Amino acid sequence: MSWTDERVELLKKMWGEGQSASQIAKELGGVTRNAVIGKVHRLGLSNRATGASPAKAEPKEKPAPAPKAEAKPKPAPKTEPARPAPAAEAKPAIPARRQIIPAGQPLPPQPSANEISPEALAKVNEIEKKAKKLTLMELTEKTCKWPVGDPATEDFWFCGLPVEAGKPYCEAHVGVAFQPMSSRRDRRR
DNA sequence: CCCTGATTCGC
DNA sequence: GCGAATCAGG
Repeated sequence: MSWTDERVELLKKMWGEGQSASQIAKELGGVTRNAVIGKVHRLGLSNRATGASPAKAEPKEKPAPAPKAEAKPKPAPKTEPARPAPAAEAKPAIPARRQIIPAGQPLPPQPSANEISPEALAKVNEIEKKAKKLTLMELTEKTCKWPVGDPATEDFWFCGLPVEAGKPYCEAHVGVAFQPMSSRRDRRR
């Protein structure tokens, strides 16, 4: 496979979205993640900072400063082929089915019902915006299986981000899923 | 072990 | 320019 304009464009798009090189490679097909990374570098867009990561300034000697004074006209040919929908679908308010669960009432006890470090929760909310939003069938051993949303509605999906090696959830969700176990020890019954 | 990106270097 | 091999990390 070669780097056609379309493929490069998809590469840029996905890289910009923060997709990993391997994911991009998978999507493109015919290339390895190494190829993707190599291309990314050649394109000079290795830095994914969107303007909020001034922290890292490698003390590496850069013989070629590469000013990057690009001023591409970009006539915008936009030959968008069949691109996978962004996933933001119109959601026809659950037809043929009244809300099984009373509005505003507690959903099935999400594991986060207890006290979890506010940090962890904040982290979750943060990453859930980047979730792949997979369906049950799309889950693999390598995708986070954390459920999000209300199973009774269309607004339900699984995180799908890369799992923490071995575990069933991504880093953020591992944080709220595995608790030191403490609260409920004396459960009289 | 799984994964990530970064770099090198023969092609 | 390309990307496998390798490196360096999480």
